[in-house]
Amino acid sequence: MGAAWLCWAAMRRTIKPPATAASRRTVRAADVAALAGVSQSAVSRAFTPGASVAGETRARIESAASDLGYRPNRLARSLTRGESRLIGVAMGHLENYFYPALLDGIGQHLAEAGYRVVLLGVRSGHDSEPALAEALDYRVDGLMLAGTTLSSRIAEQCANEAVPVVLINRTAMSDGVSTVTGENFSGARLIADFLVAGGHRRPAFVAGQPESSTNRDRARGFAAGLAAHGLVLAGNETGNYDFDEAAAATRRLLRLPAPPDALFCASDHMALAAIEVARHEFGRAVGQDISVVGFDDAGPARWPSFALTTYAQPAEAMAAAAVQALLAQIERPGSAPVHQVVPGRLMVRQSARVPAGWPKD
Amino acid sequence: MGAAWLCWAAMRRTIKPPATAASRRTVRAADVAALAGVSQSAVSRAFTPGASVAGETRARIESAASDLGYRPNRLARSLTRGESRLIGVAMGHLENYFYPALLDGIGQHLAEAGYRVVLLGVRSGHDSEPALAEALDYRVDGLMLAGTTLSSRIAEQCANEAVPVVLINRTAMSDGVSTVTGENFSGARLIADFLVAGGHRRPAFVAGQPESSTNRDRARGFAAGLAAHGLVLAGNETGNYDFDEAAAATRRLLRLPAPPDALFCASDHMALAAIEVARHEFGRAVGQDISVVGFDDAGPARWPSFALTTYAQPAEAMAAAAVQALLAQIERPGSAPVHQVVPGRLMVRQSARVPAGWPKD
DNA sequence: TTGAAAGCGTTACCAT
DNA sequence: ATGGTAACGCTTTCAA
Repeated sequence: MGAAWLCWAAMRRTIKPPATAASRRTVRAADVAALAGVSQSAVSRAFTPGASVAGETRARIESAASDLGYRPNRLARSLTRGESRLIGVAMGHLENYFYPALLDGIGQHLAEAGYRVVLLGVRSGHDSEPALAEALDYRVDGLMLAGTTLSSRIAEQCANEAVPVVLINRTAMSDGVSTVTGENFSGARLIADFLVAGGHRRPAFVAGQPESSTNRDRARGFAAGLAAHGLVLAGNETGNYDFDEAAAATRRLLRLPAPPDALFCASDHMALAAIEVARHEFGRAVGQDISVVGFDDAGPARWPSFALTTYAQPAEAMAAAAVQALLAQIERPGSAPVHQVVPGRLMVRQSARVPAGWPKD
Repeated sequence: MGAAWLCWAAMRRTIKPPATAASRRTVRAADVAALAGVSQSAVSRAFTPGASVAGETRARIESAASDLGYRPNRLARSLTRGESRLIGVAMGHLENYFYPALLDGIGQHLAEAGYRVVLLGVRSGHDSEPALAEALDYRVDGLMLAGTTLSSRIAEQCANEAVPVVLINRTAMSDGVSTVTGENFSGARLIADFLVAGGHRRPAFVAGQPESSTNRDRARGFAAGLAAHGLVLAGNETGNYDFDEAAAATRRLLRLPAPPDALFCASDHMALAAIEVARHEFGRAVGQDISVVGFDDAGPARWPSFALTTYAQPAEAMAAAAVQALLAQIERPGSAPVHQVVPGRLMVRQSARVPAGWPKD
């Protein structure tokens, strides 16, 4: 019979090219049922963990299934169950190492919980709405946005359709969504303390995207920290979280009549650009002539050539927290969104002068 | 009537908590049809590009749809159409900047063609089979694997179910799959020429995963190039495409009684590790005391602190080629797989001594 | 152009 | 434990 089927399939293929994809013969539960001599429902049960099917029946079904190479169609399953087990993940800034690391963690944790990631590339500059809307069409069970913001239109859609959303590295104006962030304000304030304690008197800020909550909080924390010591910003240029723009911002700062003696960059990615410019275009010895501090503790920050002092945002922990928050809302629909702050710490390396007596760790 | 519906929906929600997700009221095409006073088929047509529906009818439908906030359910559509418009993308090595860049390009091109990416994280070490099998369950229209290999079991599955596969940065033993690679052999051979012309006499190789086709081709190309000049490898250690392992490999090489005067690393990611070790642990002036060459031209290679001489594998072009190959096979089922080699070029920077008279570009 | 109806491959309820 | 059957939300003939 298997042979007959094969023959029939072969005929079909040679006789006429399959027009609609639907006509492409695929093995369904009914086929398995027929071969195993049971009902189609039984097959369904055999593939449903924790079902009610006799051991002997299950064996016959499984054997038939593997003979036929049967795999349950998850699209159909999703349709009836009303859950796709798909999570839409929108990510900007893939060129900033923090984000791939985050994505990796998210994928990992989601996979463990039986969910798959539908990646929504977000071109900075381009509108993310179409991509998110399409994700909704796929009936994703949840949405995760990292380093991007949620338009209120989409937020409304999600609320309507009861699709939970968690924002990573951003906070929302529209409530109802969960958020996971690092210690933006307090981390930046601590960096100010650190720089002032190190004897710096002309600290400047290289900003990320000005409209992002992350940048705003880091800017405020830094300013607050300086103010506590009676200092103000000696410069403030935006790098838009972009390498080249951060390099340009650094150039502007270092060309100032009275250039800064320290640079706090709103992300490691930008801090690396700042180091490159300071070192190779202005001949500064980073850590001596000028101090550079970042935020994230992403990949290259640890490499000896940079030895970047930075406030850590543990990507893995943030991924775990975000997944946990999302799953909680999926499992208990209507539960209140959570706002989680993942603790980090100041990684003291050599890109900034270390204050005498600063606690080693 | 809209108001009445709203009221009814509200009642339903308050009366009893939705038990199964299926009971969660969602607006379907039939609802739109009812409101617009047309058949459900008409609604379907109105949302099918290039359909057959009168202008006035379409207007009524669209208005009803937007009143109700209707969006066609792509899961259901996929089920009937027999195509999911989902592509499974398996990626290893997300910590190597080449891969996020590739992923970005893939997502971009796929989105333009109306496909979405289902990301299959591949933990190196872990088995990728379960993830790929699950992707197949979702009835992905195609599979793309980058920096990972395809087990023959999965390859067989894909062949059976007529799911096209394209491998990026790997070639396959199992035929029937398309491949996209860089100029592994010739690029590596050119690097050998370059190093020999630069006066190096003790070149060593830092290998990637020994079983990968990419590593094998680069190793062979390098060896062939050296042989042409009567040289042999002065060292050969594996870094498994991993930063830390590449650092360890470099240490072993530089501790040799007669250490190499040049290092060719099978990826930029490893080359960066090699530079860090040579520079910061052995005090070598990279580009003078020792030459380091990589392969990829990924992100940090361009940064002045590394100025890595490397053979470029343009991620964007490879992504485009891969998407094109995949779509070709999806659109013309049964068409022969293609094997594309994306041309790159030697990026001459300062991490390796430049031979006198070597053509500038 | 439009509507009725038959799928698409599952799951879940209800009897048996 | 098992089978029959009605959804799930859509697309696509086929007639009208």
